[in-house]
Amino acid sequence: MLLPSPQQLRYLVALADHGHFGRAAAACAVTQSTLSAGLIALERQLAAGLLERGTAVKRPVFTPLGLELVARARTALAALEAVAETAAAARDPLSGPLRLGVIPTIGPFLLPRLMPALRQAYPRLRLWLREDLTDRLVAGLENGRLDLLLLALPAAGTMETLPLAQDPFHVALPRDHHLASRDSVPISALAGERLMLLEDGHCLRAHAEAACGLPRGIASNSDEGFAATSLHTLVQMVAGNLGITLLPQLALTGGILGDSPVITRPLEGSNSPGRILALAWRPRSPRAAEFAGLAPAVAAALNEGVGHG
Amino acid sequence: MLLPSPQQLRYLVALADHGHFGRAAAACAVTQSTLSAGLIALERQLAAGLLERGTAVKRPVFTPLGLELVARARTALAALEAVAETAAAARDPLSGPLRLGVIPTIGPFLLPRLMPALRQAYPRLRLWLREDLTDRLVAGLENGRLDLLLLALPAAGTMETLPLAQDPFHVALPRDHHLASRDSVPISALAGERLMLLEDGHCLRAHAEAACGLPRGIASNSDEGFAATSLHTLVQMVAGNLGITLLPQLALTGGILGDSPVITRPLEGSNSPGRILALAWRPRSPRAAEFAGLAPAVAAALNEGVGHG
DNA sequence: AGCTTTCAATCGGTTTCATCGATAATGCTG
DNA sequence: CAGCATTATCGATGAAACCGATTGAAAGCT
Repeated sequence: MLLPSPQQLRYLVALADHGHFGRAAAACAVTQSTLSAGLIALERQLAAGLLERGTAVKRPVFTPLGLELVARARTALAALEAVAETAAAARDPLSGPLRLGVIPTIGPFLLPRLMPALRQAYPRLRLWLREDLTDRLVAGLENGRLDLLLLALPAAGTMETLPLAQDPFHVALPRDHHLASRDSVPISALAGERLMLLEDGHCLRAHAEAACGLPRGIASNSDEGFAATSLHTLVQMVAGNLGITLLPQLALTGGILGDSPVITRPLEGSNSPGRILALAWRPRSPRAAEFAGLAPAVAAALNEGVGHG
Repeated sequence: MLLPSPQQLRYLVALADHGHFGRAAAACAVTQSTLSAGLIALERQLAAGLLERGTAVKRPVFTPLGLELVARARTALAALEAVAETAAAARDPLSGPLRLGVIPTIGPFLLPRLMPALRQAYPRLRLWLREDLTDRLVAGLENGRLDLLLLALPAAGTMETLPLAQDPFHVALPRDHHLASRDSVPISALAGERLMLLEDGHCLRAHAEAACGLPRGIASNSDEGFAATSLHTLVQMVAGNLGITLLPQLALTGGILGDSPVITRPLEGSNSPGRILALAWRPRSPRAAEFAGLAPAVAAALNEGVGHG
């Protein structure tokens, strides 16, 4: 069987992406004539109509088969890139661009420690950061816009995960709260309290609810008109005597409290209530070994203040 | 990023397959010098050592990275072939080579009816047959040696399945057996009988055991030294008064009884004990639509004697 | 309607590179 | 050391990928 050339497939997906011969050609760094001829050659070689000819309208129109082939061309090109990328990763591990996604309840507290360490350990690594909710990060990972995630387990998605550390929960209280007299706070003691958590979508909220055995949505937030969008906001709300909250230890060692009139006590319960911090990447990623090699550095930054996983 | 050419990848996998430059080159229909130069160019382009040079011993030795790249090259080539194959299937459906796997409890009874019908309906289809146990067929499907399976559900494996028909079980009895007086035989009536089934590995055995609610291995066979390897043998054993057995209706309409002194009665039970005949192919196979188009012809051949699914 | 603009296809010329055949280099064997 | 098997290298050749310019065709504007 005569295989289509990767070049031709690039032309095809570029045209699908840009919907315009000239711009697609520019994206492929060839002239329009070359791209046009290449696509015609591809159609002839496959003996299949890929785009509607003749009715030269606003933008190129793909036939159903053409769309199907665009999708298959994408995966074929990705597979070819995986070959080259595997070789590149083996030749020069932990260098080049790395697009890292981090969730908002990790990033602000870990990155200030992690980034300098990584810059020193892997000076050739060019780290692009994106902070977003778990769902969006996972989506970005799956469609190739991100290479690596730093998030909290459990999380849904088809990815390989590498647990790094346990991140236990602490109860944050106003300084004169009656629970402040205890060394640690059992989960059962939260029952009568007004527990405030981050708004829906933050995995920390789900993890906290799971850790405390709460049914979803019991913790007051939206009903009361509170919309805590960051842990810093939550701390301010605790300081304002609006209620109590749970904070991951990472946030505490990250200095979230500052000089707020808020104190914390470990949350006490069976199997140490908390979340698990982890790295995640696409299954069979060419750079999987590389990412796993990154783990010790991240774990070291984590463990400057968080208990071992 | 500069992608490796499919040609280079072909050279690589051919060398891995043949372990010999000359033979690999012949398999690629090029001269040895071309293949050698191509591999050197690939190594240079990827800036990676793929084979152990210098210690020119018996057969080429791949570096660990080389082996990894061979595997990735295989999937990349398969993805490229999928592009071409999709186009080919759209251009000319149900033509060309089709490697079909069939299980032994379907093949002999269905193929005599199915093959002539397919030859007539799709004269350009070149059908290669392989008869084997479900496990091996599924393995063959998954690694690409087979394109399409005709088997009985439930079956394990990662594949897309298309149920075609229900194939109810019948009880086969010696002519003077005391159960012969009934119009149909309830599952409970099998309790006191010596039930003989195919040897282990045949899915029909598992399906029969499941349909009858038998724990695995209760039906006598190996313990008694019987090793029934085909339904025809089983019928002979029933005729010889060694016990009774279960036969799928497909076998009956396929004429398995001939003029044996054996009679059959429908097996009666909740949700009609039997198996489901189905087609199966690789998920995202380029020819999936084609295979589904084949289903009516197969179902027609099945339904010449088997109840609708 | 007539003009301009935009866009894709076509054409001729240039260059690159995959391939071939032949030959050299290497290592093993008798 | 001669002979054999196997892989790397070299120079020549031909196909095809690419470019720049041009043509053809449809849409928009006045």
